[in-house]
Amino acid sequence: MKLSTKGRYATRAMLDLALHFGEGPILVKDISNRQEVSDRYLEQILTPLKAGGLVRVVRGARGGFALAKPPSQIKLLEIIQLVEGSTAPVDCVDDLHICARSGNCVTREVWIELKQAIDNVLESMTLEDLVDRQNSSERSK
Amino acid sequence: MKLSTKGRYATRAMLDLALHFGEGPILVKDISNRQEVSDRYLEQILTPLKAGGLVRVVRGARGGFALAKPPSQIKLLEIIQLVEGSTAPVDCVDDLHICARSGNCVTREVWIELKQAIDNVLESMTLEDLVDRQNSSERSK
DNA sequence: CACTATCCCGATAATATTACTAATATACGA
DNA sequence: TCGTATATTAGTAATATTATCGGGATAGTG
Repeated sequence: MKLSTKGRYATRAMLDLALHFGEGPILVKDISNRQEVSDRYLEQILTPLKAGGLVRVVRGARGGFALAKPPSQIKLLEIIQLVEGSTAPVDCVDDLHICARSGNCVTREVWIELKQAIDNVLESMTLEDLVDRQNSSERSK
Repeated sequence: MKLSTKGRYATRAMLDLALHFGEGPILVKDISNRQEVSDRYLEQILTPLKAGGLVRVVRGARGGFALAKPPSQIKLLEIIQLVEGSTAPVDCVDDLHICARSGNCVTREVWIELKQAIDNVLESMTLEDLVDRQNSSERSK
C-alpha cells in the first residue's frame, strides 16, 4: 500500500507551485532544488500533470511551470490520479473482468470500501488547504 | 497505492480458513486449489500469519493450518499488517527520522490522515463479517 | 539573426520488488 | 520407522520503479 515517489514528488511539486502561485512561470530546476529531487525526473512527473490540465507551461527563455488554476480548485486526488492512475488498491475494483472471481468475491467489496475511504480523504483536500497549513506552521515558529 | 498479492492472497486464504473453521487442520494445497494460487507461494504468505499468532499449524501427517482464534476475533487490519507491514502510504508516517523534512512537512500530515482512513476500514472488518457476506450472497442465488 | 534558456521526448541504465520455484530439513501419526 | 505434510532457506525470472542521459523543439533576448 505504498505511494510511489511519483505521487509524493508530484504532490510536493504542486504544493511548491501553489506557494508561488501568481509569480509567473517557475523553473523545474528551482522546484527540484527546493524539494531536493532530480530535475530530470521531476520533468517526467510534471508531464501527466500538464496533460491533465493542472499545470500550464511556458516554453523557451523565461519559461517554466505554473498552476493552471488557483490552488483552491486543485484537489489532491486529481494530482495522485494523474501520476499514479487509480487509487484502487486492487485492479479488480476498477475493472471487474480482470478476475473471473470478481462476480462473487467478498474481498473485492473490501477493496472497494478501501478505495472510497482513500478517495474521501484526497478528494476533500486542496492545494490551498496545504498552503494554509504550511503558512500557519511557519508562523508558529 | 496497490496492495501486493501478499495482502490479497493472505486475505483470501484467511477467509478460506474462516469458512472451514472448526474442521481441524486444512491443507495448504486445498486452500491453494480453491483460491487458485501457487501453494508454494501461499506457504510463504502463511508464515508471518503463524508468527503473528493468527493461525496455528499442525506439522506432519494429517497436519495443516487452522485459525488460531474464531473469525470474529480476527481483523483484516491484522492480516494486512502481518504480511505487508504497515499500511502507511509513505514511510515517514511511521518513522519521522527517515526524512529530514518530516518536522515541518505538510504533505506528511496528508499521508497520516490517509493511513488513518485506511486503518479505519480494515480495523472495523473481521473475518466473520466476510463469512457472513459470503453466506448471504450464496443464499441469494 | 544568433544566442541562450527552457521544456520535450525517447531510450535506457540501475535498482527494487514481486511472484514463484527448488531442495532439503523437520515433525507427526499410524 | 515409514509416509505425509509443513518449515526453512536460498535462488531466480519477471516486472515495476526510479533515475539518468542525449539530443531536439520552442521561445524569448540582445
